Amino acid sequence: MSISKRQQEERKDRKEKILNGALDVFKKHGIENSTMEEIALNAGFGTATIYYYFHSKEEIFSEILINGWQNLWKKIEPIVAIKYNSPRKVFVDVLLTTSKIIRNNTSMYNFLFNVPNQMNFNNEPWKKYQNKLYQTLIALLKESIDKGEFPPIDHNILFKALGGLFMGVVLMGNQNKPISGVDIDKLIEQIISNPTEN
Amino acid sequence: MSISKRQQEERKDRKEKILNGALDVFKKHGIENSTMEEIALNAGFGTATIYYYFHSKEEIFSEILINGWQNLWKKIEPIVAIKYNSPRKVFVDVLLTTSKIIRNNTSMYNFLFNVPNQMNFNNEPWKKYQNKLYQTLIALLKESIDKGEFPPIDHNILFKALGGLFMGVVLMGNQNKPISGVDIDKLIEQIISNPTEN
DNA sequence: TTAATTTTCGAATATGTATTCGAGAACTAA
DNA sequence: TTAGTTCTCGAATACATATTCGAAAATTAA
Repeated sequence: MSISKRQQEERKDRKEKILNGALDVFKKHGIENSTMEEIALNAGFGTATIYYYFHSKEEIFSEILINGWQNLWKKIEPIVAIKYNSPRKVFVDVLLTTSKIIRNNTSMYNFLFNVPNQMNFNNEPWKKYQNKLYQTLIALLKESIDKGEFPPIDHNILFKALGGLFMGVVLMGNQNKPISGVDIDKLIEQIISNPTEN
Repeated sequence: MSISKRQQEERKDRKEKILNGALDVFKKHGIENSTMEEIALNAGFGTATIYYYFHSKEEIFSEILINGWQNLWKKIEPIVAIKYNSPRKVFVDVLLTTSKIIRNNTSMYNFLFNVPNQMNFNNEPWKKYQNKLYQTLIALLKESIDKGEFPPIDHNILFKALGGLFMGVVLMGNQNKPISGVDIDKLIEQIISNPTEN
């Protein structure tokens, strides 16, 4: 006799609970300083129970990353798919949408964007989605620049700059008060929507 | 009889050698995954010898951070001290100078700007210098905005944006080819030197 | 040359923590 | 009620690595 549907779902819920708890713990202590014990306690389980649901600590963080990137890409893809807009508009749309998504779950995406650099997990299936997003943005930028919709700067440089800007605006919460969504939209639009002519 | 001057210097040289080696190791493995053994080997010493020169692993990384921030601030301070320029010009000068300094030792400053978020060392004397730099920049921005030299955006937001932009341009080396210094200067000047009017 | 001092290091120690074990509790379906 | 299955967990294990120890090599100054 196989497992019932309800049981399946409960199991999934428990996995999710662990995942969410793990993210909390990570936020508090950083990855390496997060112990399985705290992750377990945080989710309301004993330490060993975690291993009933996940093979390892690495798997936990890996799943968080996969979910995050997959999610993000799922929401971005449709915007890119619309072909009748100018690449510049699509590009801006993607950024604005992304900023909204990110703002809905800042700490998750902060994790998403920063963790990879810190950790060296061997197998990283989430990179597939990350690459899709990055490649899309770069391609759009290149096209826009070719069409003269953006100042004629090397598209890789511009991508880095905008990426940095974006991170800074949306994620760098280490100074003073958090910044409001309206402000962000305004700022992004101001800076990327008005190409400086030269 | 106290230690000779030459001995003093040799000791200092050895400390420096260890510090540099440690930075290398960190770059390769990330902080937490760097072992004292590798740090020692990298500097050409046995593991235990490191403890003759430093109390702990923490002290090693702490000294790297202090040196870096102190150094940066030492070069920025004179620019800020010049009072007869407009705050906007000073601000831009500071950024341009900083970018040059950073480019001279990218990996060191990459470490400087990113590590603090990853680690939780208890006592952090380097923050003094970091704060000086940040406070200065924010104050300059505020002044500039008040004078209408920058678009009227909340100075904290603008600071974050520029900070992010800056990081992105100078440090985010994870994509494709590295970017040239000339390009960076051009880009920075383009984006921050031409306030968008609205 | 020699005694004191500084420097070096391999091996032991201590500790933290990821993962596994073994047993048992809770649930399921009959 | 019961046998099977799923779920839970405290305690043991394994291992990595920061730090200390104790001895000895190298250097210094007389």
